[in-house]
Amino acid sequence: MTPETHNFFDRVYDVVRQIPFGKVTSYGAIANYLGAKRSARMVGYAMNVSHDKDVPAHRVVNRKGLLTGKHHFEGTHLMQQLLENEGISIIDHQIQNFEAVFWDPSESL
DNA sequence: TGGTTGACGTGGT
DNA sequence: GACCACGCCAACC
Repeated sequence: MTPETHNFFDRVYDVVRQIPFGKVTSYGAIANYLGAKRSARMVGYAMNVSHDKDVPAHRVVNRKGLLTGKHHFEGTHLMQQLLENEGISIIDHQIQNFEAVFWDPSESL
């Protein structure tokens, strides 16, 4: 059923799954790649439903490199631990050297 | 059917 | 440089 063009959400999931190991991206970057950069909030909303999907939502942060969505994860610091497990340094919910680990789908895809 | 929401982003103060 | 206010736009109730 051509899941790529089905829902905006599925498209977001597809992009998030393509995020390389040890890299992160922002909601706006994903939305921008989908041609709906004005709908960055929708990307975050999609993550909220990504529970049933195999989507590494922990690799998606806001433009500031802040783990804003960590509160929605199961554990308190699960999101941070997952990122640290990939070699990303996080201090006070903020990704250190954010530009170095930032992955822009618009430039990589 | 319509109004509120929200894991955001940008711009202005 | 930090804080505040507005805008967007699809999903949810």
